[in-house]
Amino acid sequence: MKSSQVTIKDIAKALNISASTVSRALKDHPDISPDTKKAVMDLADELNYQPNSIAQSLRKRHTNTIGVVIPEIEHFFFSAVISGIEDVAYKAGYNIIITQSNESSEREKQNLQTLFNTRVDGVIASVARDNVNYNHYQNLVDKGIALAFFDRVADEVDTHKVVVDDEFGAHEATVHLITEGYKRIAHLAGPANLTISLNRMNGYKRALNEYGIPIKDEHICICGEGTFEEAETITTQLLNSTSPPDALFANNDMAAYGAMKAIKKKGLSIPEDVAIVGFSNWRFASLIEPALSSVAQPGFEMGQEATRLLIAEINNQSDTPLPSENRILKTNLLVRESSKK
Amino acid sequence: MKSSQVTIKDIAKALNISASTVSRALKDHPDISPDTKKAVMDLADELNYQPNSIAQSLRKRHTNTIGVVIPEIEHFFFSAVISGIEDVAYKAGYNIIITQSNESSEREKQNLQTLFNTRVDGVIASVARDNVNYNHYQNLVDKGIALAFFDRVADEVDTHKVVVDDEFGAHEATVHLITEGYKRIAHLAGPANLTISLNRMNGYKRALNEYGIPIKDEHICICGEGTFEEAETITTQLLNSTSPPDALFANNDMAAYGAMKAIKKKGLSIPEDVAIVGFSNWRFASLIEPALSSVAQPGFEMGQEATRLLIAEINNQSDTPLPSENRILKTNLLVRESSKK
DNA sequence: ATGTTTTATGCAAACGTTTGCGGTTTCGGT
DNA sequence: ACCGAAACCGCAAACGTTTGCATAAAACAT
Repeated sequence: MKSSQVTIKDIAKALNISASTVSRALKDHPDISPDTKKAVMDLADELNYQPNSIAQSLRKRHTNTIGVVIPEIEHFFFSAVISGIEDVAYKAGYNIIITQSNESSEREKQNLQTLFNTRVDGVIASVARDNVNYNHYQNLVDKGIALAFFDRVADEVDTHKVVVDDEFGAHEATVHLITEGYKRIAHLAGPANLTISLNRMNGYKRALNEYGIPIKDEHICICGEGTFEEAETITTQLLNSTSPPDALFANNDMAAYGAMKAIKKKGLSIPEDVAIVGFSNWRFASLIEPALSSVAQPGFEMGQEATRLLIAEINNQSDTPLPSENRILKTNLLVRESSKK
Repeated sequence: MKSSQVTIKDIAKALNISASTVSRALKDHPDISPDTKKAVMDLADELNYQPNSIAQSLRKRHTNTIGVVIPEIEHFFFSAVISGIEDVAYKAGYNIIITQSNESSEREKQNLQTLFNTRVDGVIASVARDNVNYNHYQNLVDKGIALAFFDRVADEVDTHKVVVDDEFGAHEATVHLITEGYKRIAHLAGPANLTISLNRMNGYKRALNEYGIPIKDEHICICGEGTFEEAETITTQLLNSTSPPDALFANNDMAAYGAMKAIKKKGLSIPEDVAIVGFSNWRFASLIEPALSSVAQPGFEMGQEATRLLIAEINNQSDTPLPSENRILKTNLLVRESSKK
């Protein structure tokens, strides 16, 4: 970058006034006379003056920037969240800088570091899968920068959180299967160290309990990787077992998809022989055949809400943080062909 | 943010030396004695000193930040690109700040504006659909900031570009249909003002020409919106016309999906009665039934390559820009069930 | 001893803004 | 004429770094 970018000083010099006057004129400060105001305004956009945000940030001690750290960008749910973040951030005049952890807590740590270095006003995060402690997040709030978690939260750090009511969604999905008449409902669970997996499993269990259906351990299978191949082989085993299920509630849609493949390969039909409900309502859920029932998570809204919370905290002038909000967004069960008898 | 963040001055004061010495010590400058070096290093990480990137940026006149403007984050292809960008940017020590235009050139303009204001070192962009001119991009390079386009490029601005070989991909897809034995191949085209749409159409036409198949105007239908509903109704019309096609090449997978719906509704089977090939290889393409053949675009790689080009330009010290690179990435035809007889 | 180089450090300006405070000038009121 | 208050503007410091230059002390060479 060679080209000289025009500064306040240039305008000042050209008009033979001081930089302070230019600065004030530019922001319509009452101390400045209409004449000089007009003069600098005119010159400013003749020269196409653009304020240097870096200098402003340094001086004003805030950057109007919020940092985002997520496990992986390339994932529909997260990109929906980002979009929601961008939406309210943009309207509030904030920039967002994105980092991804690739599910590594080490990388996450570094990201937090550089975000701090660039002095973001706040960060919005969803934690990596392999975290064992959350000191790096705690450090951040200790240094006085605002923090909001979404979806995958760190329970132990006291800050704003917005999650979806996984337990509720799982419960609703399971109840739906029960009331459709299915009796032997299995669960393809997610990795056990993630709160969301547990919550979904709990919702599943609660529903069974409420309807007096015994919970069978062999009907709860953990799909740790999250690939559909994994779910497919697990489902195949399940179908070949001594107590094959007549319905499946999956921890996510990819697992559900794998299960569907297994079911079809075995020559069974969906939903007549085996029904299935997924979780997250990925883009493809409505497109496959039969269309997959799924519990929709409001990703976009989550991003919005997290950002609103964060910005409120950023705007909080007092030196005690706002009381931590814990927003729980409702899921939305979308019943499609895969689960109605 | 109340908490005082430790600065170089704090360290200087504590050690009774000057800020300049601290600064130099921190970066292992040879002028500084080992003793004082050790002293400041020790104190620095005892106090957990973190350099203020804002101040550094202001002083060094670059931010180590690259701006990204894309039509919409919430789209598999773009999120793949972002991921690629993040990948090489991270390794090169750059932050990325993301903006989305939502396909509005007005918003795009604003985004460019704020990116310039935050003095990003360069921007990577894919243009919005409704652009009529690209002055805002030209202004950017005139101001001396590096620019690289990907996928949807502005031909008239002379800068680095990385695109996929749409013409090639479309040609390959069409040839594939021809060699499978299909004779009456229609094309669901994209909006005419986008170069990529034209290139794909041209590839389609070239293939027909090469095989001596006449090009029929009524077999080229523009799907401007990009929704599958649109493609569905258009395909229905096509199938009911006097010269119904026996194969379709669609400008993108969503259109292809709509076409598939139309075909099925009419009671025809895929690929026996009508074959279909899409473009972009969206996530769902392999999951629907029949699995949709599609021309895969290397999104991640595009992001990587664009970023490499951009960083090279940023590092270019001379005041004449590097010669504009024009990288053309090959597509990859994925033949699935929807198109093999 | 003197002169010369080396080593280690500090001064101060600069990056582009913002802002408290003080200083002129102008003007209306008496 | 004089006073007080507006009205308008500039000085300078500050935000946290970096860096050219000067300088002081120490080491070395004569």
